[in-house]
Amino acid sequence: MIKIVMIEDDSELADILIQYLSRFNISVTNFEDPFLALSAVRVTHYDLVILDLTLPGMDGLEVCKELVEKHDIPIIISSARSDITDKVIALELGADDYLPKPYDPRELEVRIKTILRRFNKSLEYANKQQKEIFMLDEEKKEISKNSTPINFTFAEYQIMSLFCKNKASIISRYDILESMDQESDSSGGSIAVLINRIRAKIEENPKEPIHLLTVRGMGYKLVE
Amino acid sequence: MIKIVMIEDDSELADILIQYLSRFNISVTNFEDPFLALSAVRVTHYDLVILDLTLPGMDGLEVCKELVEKHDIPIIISSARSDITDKVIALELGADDYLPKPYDPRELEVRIKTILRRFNKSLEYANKQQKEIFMLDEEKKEISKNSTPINFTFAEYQIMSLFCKNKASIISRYDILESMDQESDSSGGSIAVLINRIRAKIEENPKEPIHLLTVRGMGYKLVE
DNA sequence: ACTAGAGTTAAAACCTTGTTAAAATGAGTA
DNA sequence: TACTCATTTTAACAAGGTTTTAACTCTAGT
Repeated sequence: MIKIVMIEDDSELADILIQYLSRFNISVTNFEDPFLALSAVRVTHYDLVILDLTLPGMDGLEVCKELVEKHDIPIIISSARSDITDKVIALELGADDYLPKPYDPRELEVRIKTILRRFNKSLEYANKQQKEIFMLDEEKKEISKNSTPINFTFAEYQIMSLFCKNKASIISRYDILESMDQESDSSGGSIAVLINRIRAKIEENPKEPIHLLTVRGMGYKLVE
Repeated sequence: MIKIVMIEDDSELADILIQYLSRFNISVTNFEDPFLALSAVRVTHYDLVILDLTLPGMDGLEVCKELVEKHDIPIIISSARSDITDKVIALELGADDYLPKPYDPRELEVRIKTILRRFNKSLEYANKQQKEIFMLDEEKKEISKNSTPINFTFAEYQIMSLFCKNKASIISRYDILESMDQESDSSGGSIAVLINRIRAKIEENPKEPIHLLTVRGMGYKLVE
């Protein structure tokens, strides 16, 4: 079910469109007053706005601006004015489409779907990116948690990068020593100290780690 | 720079559009042959396709279908046919916009930007966050912080410009010496002094730098 | 000769990291 | 459950290294 807000003072036209769109499982709520519409958008989630530019009380472009600034919601402008400058202004302001009246409801319907298709795709993409909690940037020699970089010392960085490259697999203290290729360090105790210090940096509550877990008798593993 | 493929057999129109769009830092490559266009898209990255529906040799809608299926690239249909069923079909097929000919190039330009804005939403958003604090003007040999120029001495300027060109990446003392190409200076200690003096100029609190950070054992990096 | 910029030096401040030892934890067993 | 033993965590420390900073020198331009 697609939920849409419409801001249109011609209630006859509004009714026709609501009727028509309801056939395609699109529910439309119309507001004749743009202020009411804005507060509705603030409170409830809507998928899209259909905005008439010639409104009573408030310039339609102002509404558009407000929506773009405060909300990340697609906007279709529906306007009686069809000259090019209006179009340009509205689209540059952040509207997603501009339909000059009169238009065929079928066109409105298909343009709604087109815009939402694109909108959801980019959301999906944005979400996909955010999956990884720990990210290793070998160029910058930087590891970030939830895309904020964490200050590791060099030894810590070496260990963490090993974990990042082998997420969720168990790495023994010995493997860690190996990977650090420094001849230094003999006892394994010092690894524990490093692990401890890393935990202090990446865990909310270092006493009960949820990311850098110890596997008794085997080593450690990083999970996200 | 926005890179666009155009598929348009009216080469006169194509030229006009290419001309016009180039003014806005949009580079357009036109193909009269849709097959050539498709293989170009396969090989090179383009940001958007402008597709004429009335093509020789292949139905424009077929091209559209192919693009939608094989590539995740925004498509603007440009067509002499302006009846509603064509629009509906094209948009339902996966096109992002439909411009009936003749149209004002300004409308094309602004619709390109509108679609790319939505398409890149996540990217753009990420970029918006980090407005550039430090800006290097190589013409004027001037570096400004938050658009107020800072007085650097020549040596300081050289170092800062290196950092500005490589934001967020680590630069070693050695690299800095290299970049200054002066045979002078042997010990690395003097770099530290310069860094120190730069910090005095750009940091709120030079004792706790937040922009020009030292990466122990590696060098320094500039972050914004 | 004076000044501002740039390099040098050395002490001080600071950070990193391995070491140790004690405390805490976990697993197995009676 | 209570006990023991091995493993792991944690805090504190010391050694070593790196970085900062201030004071000094040198140079070039005015």
